[in-house]
Amino acid sequence: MEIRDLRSLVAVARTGSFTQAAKDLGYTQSAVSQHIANLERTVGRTLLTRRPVRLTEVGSRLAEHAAHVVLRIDVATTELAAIDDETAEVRVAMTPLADSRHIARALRSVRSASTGARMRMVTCSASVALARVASGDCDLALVDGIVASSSPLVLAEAGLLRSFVVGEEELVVVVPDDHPLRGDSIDLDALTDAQWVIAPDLVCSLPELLHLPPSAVAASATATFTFDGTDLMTLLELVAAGHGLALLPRRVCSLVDGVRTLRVRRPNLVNRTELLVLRSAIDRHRTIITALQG
Amino acid sequence: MEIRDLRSLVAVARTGSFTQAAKDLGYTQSAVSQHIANLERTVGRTLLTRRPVRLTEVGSRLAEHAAHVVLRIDVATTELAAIDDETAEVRVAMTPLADSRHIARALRSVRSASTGARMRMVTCSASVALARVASGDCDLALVDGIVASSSPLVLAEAGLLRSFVVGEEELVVVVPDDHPLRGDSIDLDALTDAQWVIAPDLVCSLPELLHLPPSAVAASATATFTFDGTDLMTLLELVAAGHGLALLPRRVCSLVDGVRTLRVRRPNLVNRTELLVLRSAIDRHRTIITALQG
DNA sequence: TCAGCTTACGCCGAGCGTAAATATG
DNA sequence: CATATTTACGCTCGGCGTAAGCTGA
Repeated sequence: MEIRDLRSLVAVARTGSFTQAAKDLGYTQSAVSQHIANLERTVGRTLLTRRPVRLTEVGSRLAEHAAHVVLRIDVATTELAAIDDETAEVRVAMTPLADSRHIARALRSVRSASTGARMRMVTCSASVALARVASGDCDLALVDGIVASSSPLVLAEAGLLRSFVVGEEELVVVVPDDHPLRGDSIDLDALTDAQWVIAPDLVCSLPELLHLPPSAVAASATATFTFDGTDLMTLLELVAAGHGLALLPRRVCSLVDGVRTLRVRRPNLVNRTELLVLRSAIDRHRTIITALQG
Repeated sequence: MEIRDLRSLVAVARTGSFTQAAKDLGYTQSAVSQHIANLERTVGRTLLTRRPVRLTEVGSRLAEHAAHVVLRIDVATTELAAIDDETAEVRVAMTPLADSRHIARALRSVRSASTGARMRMVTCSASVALARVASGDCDLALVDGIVASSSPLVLAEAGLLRSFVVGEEELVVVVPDDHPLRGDSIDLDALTDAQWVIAPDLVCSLPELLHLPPSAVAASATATFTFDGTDLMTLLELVAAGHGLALLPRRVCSLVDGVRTLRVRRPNLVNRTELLVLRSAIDRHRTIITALQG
């Protein structure tokens, strides 16, 4: 069982495609095919169905182990490479809707402490943010997600990463102005059959949120309007045009006309933003972390 | 960074020798040397001192990551190989002084439940027991160690293994009958300068116990009598002959004449025995586990 | 001096890419 | 029929063992 094979398994599982995985990893698609064949030969069982490409039960188990292994290898490499790295640049990977107000302020205080500090920030998906931090491509990840209050957002991954809660925000359902729903609040369970505008790159969908099985997630994804982008204004315009509803933190909903918001009555359901740091890099970024918590 | 290189690093770190690591892994010594050279080249720093072979600071960091990776790879392999494995044999790896009374009884109840059940038991060091369980060579590990009561014995390794406390036993200092120490109890701190018979394969030594730095451990190892064996009777005879003291659970001390025991006054210090199982194999061995806990 | 780690070197196998074959929807 | 994975094949590169070299106790 080789690391490159496990990397390919993780990539195929994530992308759902041999071809895309190969592109991500810088291989030809043929090579990825051989990697998976290697694993399936050593395990003696099918790890993935083809057409569509999906993990089998056994494949899921191995993929979980593989993800841990790959992450730890990346973290180890990053950690050892950072030992005598004196670059002062702070690089932050964040999900598009993560609450960046606090870190923006914290970075100001770093700038005033050391005048030459350079900074870089990039938005991406939560899993990409995690990978960027693990690989040393970024120092900090600021990710958000919908969770029951006080439950963990990301698996803090066996002591490799440490997470700090940056904030929790109220969730609202965004509806068009002319939507029949009245009142100023709503129970999510009443909306399972509603039409949704799903923006997987921007926020998790309702079926995922309610922990429905993958089949239901896939079904709802075809049944509703899917927006493959991270542009918040476009999403809200789609809602205003009546293509469906959206579930968002209230902070981001006042961008366009033609929509109104309903408070979510589901108790303890919030949009949490967390800061992720490699445990081995906590000292290096203590200034920012303490500024965030202060 | 390749798995075989990391395996070699772990083996060299454990054995303190390239040659021995190569034997353990089934390579030539030259190959292991190349593995370490690979790692040192990719990291760009020295991982091990030579003569004597010891981990550097950087090497320790990488070795810890490597141990996690290797363990998880082994566990994944074992887990997937066990999916359609219907052998009824129960294989237990245990440390020599682990309290086996309860598992012996638990295995009786398994035997009466299914008459054809085969069993195998082997004694080895705790780390070997862990490796045997991870590699699927054994199903259960029964390991003991001296700990403060209610603190964990083995790192339950990031969710890969689950541990069950089998029992905690009182610790005693074994002294020759004619030893000047009087009374029936003693404070361990009064014994740091005493002569000890150290049996690293049987029980951890006092300096290790008191969390002294490695230098102190090494120094004491040369200053006292070292017994490289697991034979309890021989150890007690060495104590009786005045070569030094030993720290043991009371249960095992009545084997020879010429020694007496002093209760350890250090509060909360016990010899704990734990059962380790792969999380993925808990269901398979539920009969034994429930019998142990009942 | 000698045990033990490193280096040189040649052979072999493994993995990659190209390209043709195959399968599925 | 189009798209995506598998298989065939050859080339290259990397890793292994053998054996010679080196070095510190």
